[in-house]
Amino acid sequence: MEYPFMNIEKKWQDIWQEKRIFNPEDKSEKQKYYVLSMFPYPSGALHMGHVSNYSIGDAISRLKLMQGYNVMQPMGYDAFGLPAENFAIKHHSHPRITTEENIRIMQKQFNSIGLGFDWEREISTCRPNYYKWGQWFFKKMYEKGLAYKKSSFVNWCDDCQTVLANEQVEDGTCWRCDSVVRQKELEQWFFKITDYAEELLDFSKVIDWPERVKTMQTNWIGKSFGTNIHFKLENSDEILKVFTTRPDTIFGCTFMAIPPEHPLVIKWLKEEANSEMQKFCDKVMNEDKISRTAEDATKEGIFSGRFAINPVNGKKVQIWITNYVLMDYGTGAVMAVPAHDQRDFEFAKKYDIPMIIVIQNPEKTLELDEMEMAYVKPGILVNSAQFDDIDSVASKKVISDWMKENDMGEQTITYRLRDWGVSRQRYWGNPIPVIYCEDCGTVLVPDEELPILLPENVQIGKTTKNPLLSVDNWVNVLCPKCNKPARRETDTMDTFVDSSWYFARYTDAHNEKKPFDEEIADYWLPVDQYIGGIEHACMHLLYARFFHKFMRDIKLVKSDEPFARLLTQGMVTKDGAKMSKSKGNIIDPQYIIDRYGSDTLRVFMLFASPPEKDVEWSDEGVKGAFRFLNRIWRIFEENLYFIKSNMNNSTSESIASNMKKLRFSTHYTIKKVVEDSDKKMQFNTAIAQIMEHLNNIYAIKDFEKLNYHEKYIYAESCTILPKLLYIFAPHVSEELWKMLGNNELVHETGLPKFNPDFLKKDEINYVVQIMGKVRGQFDISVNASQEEIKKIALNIPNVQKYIEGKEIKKIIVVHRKLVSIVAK
RNA sequence: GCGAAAGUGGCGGAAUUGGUAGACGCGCUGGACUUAGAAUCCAGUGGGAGUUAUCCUGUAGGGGUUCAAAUCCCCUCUUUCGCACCA
Repeated sequence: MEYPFMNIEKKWQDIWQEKRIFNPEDKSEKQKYYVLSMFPYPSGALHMGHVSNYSIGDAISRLKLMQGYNVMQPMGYDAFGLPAENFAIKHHSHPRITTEENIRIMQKQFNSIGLGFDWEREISTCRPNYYKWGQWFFKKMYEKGLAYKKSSFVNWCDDCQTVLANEQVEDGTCWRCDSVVRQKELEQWFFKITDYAEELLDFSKVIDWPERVKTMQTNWIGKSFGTNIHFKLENSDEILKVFTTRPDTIFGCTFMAIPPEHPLVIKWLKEEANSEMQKFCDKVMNEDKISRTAEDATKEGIFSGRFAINPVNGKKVQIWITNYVLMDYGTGAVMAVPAHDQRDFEFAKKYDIPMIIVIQNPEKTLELDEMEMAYVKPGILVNSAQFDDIDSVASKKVISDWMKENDMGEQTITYRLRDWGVSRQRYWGNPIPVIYCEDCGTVLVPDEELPILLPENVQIGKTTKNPLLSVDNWVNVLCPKCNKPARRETDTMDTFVDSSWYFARYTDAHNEKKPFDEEIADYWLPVDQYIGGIEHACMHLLYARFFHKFMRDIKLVKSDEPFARLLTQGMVTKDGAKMSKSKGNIIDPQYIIDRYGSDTLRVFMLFASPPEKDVEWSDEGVKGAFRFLNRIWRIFEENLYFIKSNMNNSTSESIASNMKKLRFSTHYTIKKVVEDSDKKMQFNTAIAQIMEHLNNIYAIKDFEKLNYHEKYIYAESCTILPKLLYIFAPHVSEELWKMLGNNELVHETGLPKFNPDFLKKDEINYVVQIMGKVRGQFDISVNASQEEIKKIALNIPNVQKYIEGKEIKKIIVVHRKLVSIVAK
């Protein structure tokens, strides 16, 4: 007989809801614990990845609930964005309608899993009461000079008809649709995340984040120390600034390399018609990003006919327009030192540009005509005037200091991180609260007019242009300042803006006066445990940190970081590949829940592997989890009366050794499960320990014959099960707890405590090693002296066999573990 | 190419202040129950030798440190992830 999970799960879900155990008060004497799993896009169906993610969050929050914390675990929907718009186009509907419909469907699924979410705090980013505050934040950004508009080359996806942030371009293709991203010049809104670059590199305020994520963000921000060197243009007062991390190679500079996008190039082309140069520039700029930045892309260039003057020695160097220099890094210009930079080397070889060796290899003297690649390692300076013979590493500072003194340049820091482009040319997003007036320029929409509602009557999918442009009565407004006809901004915000502050909105989800109340937010924030996929390392997690620091600076929050602890969970795979529709390897969680119940699915997910690793789906594994819950159920079903009547009759009778072992197992299991779940979040080993304990219980057969004390020990070994299992399988645990006659809910009585006395052993098992190989073992009283232990070890017949005729050089006794004999 | 992490039975995974490798689960084998199956229970299960006792071998491969190495050090290989003309 299978245990009746169907009745049990629904019943307890209703009771939890009725007793409001997941609806914490905002002000409480209890210490708070805020558990958050990344909210889903409302696709209309929960998939295994969600279940795996939320099982982890729920296990943590149930544990914290038992430990007496005031636990908040909210949930909502990341509802704006392109997929919703495309979904609506496909179904000939409106994204608002399809999204709300999808949310209703997902809500039902959420309910059937019995996750401890506080639904009273639910948010959906596409609802006006939420996106109003996104617009408000945009205004604040603008007022603080952190939101600005500029024309720039942006990543453009033709398929999605919109701009992509750098983070959303993967290998030159769109992260959503995989089509090739090209560069397009557009007027765009940006958030000045670079103002916070330095602080974002500082992880000292987070409590526990995976090193991997910190490294990824650090690399993404890409701080590098270098020098800006000023090259004068020949016959001109203009200065070409270059950024270099190798000022030690300045005397080896033989040409300058700049990209076609460089302002100087644009100016030159305006000044004089040069068809060859124009042709080259057009060609490079029209190339898509993937081929332009491909690993094997050939370096190309054209001589501009102009020269720059090397400030350190007055030498004339040619200025080349090239395809391998990036406009948006450093100063967008490179001093090329072909002898000591591989890229410049290849370019110089191809166009026959001279090279000068300025760093000598101390191990093997470099000869120009023998060089097959650039020498990029440190060495001794040569051909560098007064700096000759200095070590190249040390010379960096010497040379840049000297240049600063002589106004040739200055030390500087450059970041790879760019400002965050937030404009999207799509309908289903948060409108940017800006109005353009011919007289007043860029005007912010007044607070009392927020939220700017998205118009309903949009013909999405019918136009290749920004859909909002087609809604005349929405676009055309009166200027808030001068009341003359003006036009709305028709771009909407990147959905990552919506998800950059949602964790704070949950603390006060229904506030109509402000994004959230500062005091309430201060009680809950930061999030104690955040759980989500690693794929957000350089996007969502970086943006959210930036936003949080911004919110701190405008006095909305007090903490420095949004997420104190971060757990990046693995994905659910089947046959080694991520579950996806296109691969056809999807298992519907609802099907599993209907067949085995939510508790089984959770136990399977948490047991299959540690949370940060991928979970390989296994039908047999699910059955195994189900079997485990059934085994627990059966113990209670068959022996309920015995357990109940022996729960409280502890006596002082002496007990048999197998019962001592069972008592040890009981208390060790409490210790191990709590430790593994709480600090390490290794639920797989915690569950394994419960399984092992269950095996130990099953090993006791004729318990009717036990004495009272032993019966009590048996009963105790069973009664801890529902309490520990509650972390992973809460429904069945509540039911068993109730069967034992308890009227309180499981978490209300707290975690069981182990008695350290019962973990002490009378005897210790020692292993005997001879030259590192195990040759015997013995049990001995914990009180035995070193001498006794050695003596017994040496007397084991099998040990005798190996030491016979040999000289014992040393005997090492490892406390409570082993005896190691060195014999030759 | 650079950087990071990892590599343990047929499978998922345990064990790293160095101290009995393979916990727990899946699968498999044998047995009990059953007319039979399912379910359940019991026993076994890294490879090899042996009737047992026990022995040899074994944590990607090679070398080293140590009484003792999955764990520490060096080299090589493989996989995964991130970055990738960033000056």
